[in-house]
Amino acid sequence: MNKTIFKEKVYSLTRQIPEGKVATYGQLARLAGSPRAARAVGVFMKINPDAPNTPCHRVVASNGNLTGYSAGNGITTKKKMLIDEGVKFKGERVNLAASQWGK
DNA sequence: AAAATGACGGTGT
DNA sequence: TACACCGCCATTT
Repeated sequence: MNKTIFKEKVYSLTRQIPEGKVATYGQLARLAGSPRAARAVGVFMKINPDAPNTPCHRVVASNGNLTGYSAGNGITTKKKMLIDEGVKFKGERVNLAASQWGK
């Protein structure tokens, strides 16, 4: 129940991330109501029941490092996809200073 | 009900 | 900057 809204909230927020922008797990967790539930958020992304509707690839770690993603070539594909959307990268990491959502 | 799992975050070295 | 350790939360088995 109460926990369920958190989950839905996370998915909802993920869907609201605009192209060219990325959000961190901790950020989504914070917006969902639990600033420390970044870990749980990661689990939700892994489950990702709404994959085609939930751009989980726009969610990165707080330090901008690309984690997870088990599609295509993994992080490589994810990175490429983000770059294609306009997200700025710094080597293997996202330039959060310029592409973090809501910032 | 308890234990294990995981696509994290922060701090220290 | 890179690596290691601990702490956090929600879900599933």
